[in-house]
Amino acid sequence: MPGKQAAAAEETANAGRIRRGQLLHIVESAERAFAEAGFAGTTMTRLAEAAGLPKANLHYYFGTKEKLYRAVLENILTLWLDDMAPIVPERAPAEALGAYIRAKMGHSRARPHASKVFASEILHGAPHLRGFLTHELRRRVAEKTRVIEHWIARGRMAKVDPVHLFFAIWAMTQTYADFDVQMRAVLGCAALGTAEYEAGEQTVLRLVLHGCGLTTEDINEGEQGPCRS
Amino acid sequence: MPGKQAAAAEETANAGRIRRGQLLHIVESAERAFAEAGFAGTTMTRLAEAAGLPKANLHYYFGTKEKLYRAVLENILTLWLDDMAPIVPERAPAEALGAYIRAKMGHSRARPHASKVFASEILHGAPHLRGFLTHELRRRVAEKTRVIEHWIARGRMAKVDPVHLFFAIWAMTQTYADFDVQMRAVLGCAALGTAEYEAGEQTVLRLVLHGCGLTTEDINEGEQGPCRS
DNA sequence: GTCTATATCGAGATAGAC
DNA sequence: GTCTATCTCGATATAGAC
Repeated sequence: MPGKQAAAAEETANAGRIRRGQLLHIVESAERAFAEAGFAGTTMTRLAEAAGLPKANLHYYFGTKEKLYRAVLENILTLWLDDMAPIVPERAPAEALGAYIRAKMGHSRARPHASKVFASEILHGAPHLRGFLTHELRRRVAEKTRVIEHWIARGRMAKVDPVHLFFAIWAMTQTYADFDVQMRAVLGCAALGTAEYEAGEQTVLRLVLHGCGLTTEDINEGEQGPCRS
Repeated sequence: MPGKQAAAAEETANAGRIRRGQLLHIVESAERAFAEAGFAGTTMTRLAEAAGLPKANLHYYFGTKEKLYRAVLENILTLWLDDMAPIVPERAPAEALGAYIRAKMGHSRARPHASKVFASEILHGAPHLRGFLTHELRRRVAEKTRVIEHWIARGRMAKVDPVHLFFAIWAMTQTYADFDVQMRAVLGCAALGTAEYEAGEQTVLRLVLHGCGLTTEDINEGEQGPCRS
């Protein structure tokens, strides 16, 4: 009975699609909830409210609160590594670092909750991220460090410790997501808008590029896209 | 009976002294415990263990877990504001900013737990610090912003947004306490030692000073202490 | 002032009807 | 697959002996 089989297959596919949709919906709403209160401070009741579902459904899909939290973290990690893609030896240092900083600032603005969940995890000893930090991240940093050293050796930028340069860039860009409450209090504004992000991006670009012996004009050197200084 | 009165007074003084000692001891051990797991993630049992006392004693002294946490926070806040003291119009910009950065880096190294408790509080919306952020901190930043603007107006440093400059300095220096786990994983070392802090301080100094149109040599301009570049 | 024993509540997790 | 009702445990907080 091919008709019945097809219907069954379609049903299975639909079920799978619905299931994946539910999983993604739960993970996304959980990201926001965990960002507000951290792992320990977020209750299953709160997570269920955030997803608009009964608690039992979350347990049905993820088993435990910890497994749901890990799913949220994994959903975030690729962002961090992918942002480093522009840093390749062929590109000009100012252009590559500028693109990296803009990508990081963009993520702070677009995915502030993701940044906060990550920050909270690291802050409290990263018990769920040991492997990621000591393997994937470490490898990626080592790889990009070689690119920076290559630029320095060729005299294309000043001699700066590449690893600490990354620490500085991470800190300055992620702080726009993680510490937004502090910024809003100091600036006296209800929310960080385009103006604040623009000013922040300019400041970070300035410190990093000048610190590396480059100028903000170097940014568009060899770039074909529209000028955006 | 002056003798008895004196003894009673001494006893009271001793009791007061012991009490203050106990309070301080509990607050200091609680700082470490809260830094490890955040407010929600730290149990009274854990706090009691950290202080080496029964749970009931903590409740006797502080009433509730939240009041103990607030005591820890208040113990920390003055640090943040006091570090800004070097920023006065009379000093040379490079020297003042350099002193500020070294003070902040010094605190990250000497009081990493304090930094983490503060970071965790801000990260989760600063429910216990609203007043501090919107009053004390905001006022202090406004005051120091005027100093920076004064330097810029006199052509003593480049035109940089003062508030975002502070955000950048806070982020870059505090990350050495808050994200030490990530740094240790990337660097492959068991603990951040003098070498790492030196390299970090040099990097932060470099980015900030060059970003402000100053050079690292400007730092000792007009300074009478020993050269420490 | 100090500590043991305990009350009370809310958390994560699950059983079982639908 | 979904949800209500419930179990169990560990949390904060306190009562009351010493």
